[in-house]
Amino acid sequence: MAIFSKTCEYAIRAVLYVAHKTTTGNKVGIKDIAAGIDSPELYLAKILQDLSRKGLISSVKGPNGGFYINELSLSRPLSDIVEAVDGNGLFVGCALGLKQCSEVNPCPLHHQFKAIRDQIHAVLRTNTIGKFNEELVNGLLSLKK
Amino acid sequence: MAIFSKTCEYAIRAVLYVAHKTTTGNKVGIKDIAAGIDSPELYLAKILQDLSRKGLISSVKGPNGGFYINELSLSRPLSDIVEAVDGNGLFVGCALGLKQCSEVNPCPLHHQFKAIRDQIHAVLRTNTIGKFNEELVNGLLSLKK
DNA sequence: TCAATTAAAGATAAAAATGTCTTTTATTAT
DNA sequence: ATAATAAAAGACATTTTTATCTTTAATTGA
Ligand code: FES
Ligand code: FES
Repeated sequence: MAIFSKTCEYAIRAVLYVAHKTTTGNKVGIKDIAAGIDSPELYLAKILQDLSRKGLISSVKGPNGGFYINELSLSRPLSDIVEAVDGNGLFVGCALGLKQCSEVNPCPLHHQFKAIRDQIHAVLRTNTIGKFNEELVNGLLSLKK
Repeated sequence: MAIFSKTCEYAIRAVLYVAHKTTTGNKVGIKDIAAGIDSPELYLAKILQDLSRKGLISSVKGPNGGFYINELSLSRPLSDIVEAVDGNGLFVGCALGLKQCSEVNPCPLHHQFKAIRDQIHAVLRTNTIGKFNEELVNGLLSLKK
């Protein structure tokens, strides 16, 4: 098990790739994105269609079309992507799968995991989609392999 | 998405339940465990068979048989259960699904998530299976609902 | 207007995770 | 020995996740 679902991993990597490409050049096609983040093209298309419907990224059809991201979305936190794809279970759910995480009926890991959960949430809330563009341009960060 | 797979959630809850029952009374049957942690009985049976094969818990067949746990296993860390069921992906894998988490080819979340990952690992390594028995007896902690 | 391009949408498929059923084996008490 | 009990094992079923294929719709440029 990983922290995020495969779908969510692709989603985050793809959105960061689109952000990076948008700020340097222009729109970017699905084929380019899939190659850029090393993901199955047609599956990724589905994911991006979903994110597009939800307003996280934008797209236009036709020649010179493709995916891009607007200024406003660049400042949205990564948690928005995670919530859109995996829901908020990671942020509010019980570590051991109890129906309801609560102080009054805590599972054995409640106290220690609440802290970790909040930290995960904090990291994802405080990092914006646009935040990594510079380092992606510099090649200091990687989205594939 | 939750932190652990459903299978792993059941596994941890069940092992803690068996530990709790072993230290208070005696061996405990699969039916009792399933009811005690609110999980599908036959699925849980599979999981416990696996943990038994791997030596995390013990069992005996026949009348008055059931599952129990020995002193040694009581002192084992929860991370042993997680590794047995979900593997070590949570402890060593890349948050964004890159094939190899590394300092030289880090994903955008590498630095911040490495810290979190290590914390998760630390929590699971420092909490033993037997650690929660007292609070489980007191009813201060819950393994169901 | 037409052809080329590219994303959207819908249908299917494959794989993995989760859950159930049936038969077998070991153990115990009678 | 035999019957009852309870886990082990193996086969099967369902659901969810991941991935692919095909058709449609929108956009552009010639
Ligand atoms: S009750 Fe389990 S994490 Fe809160
Ligand atoms: S490279 Fe992604 S977490 Fe280390």
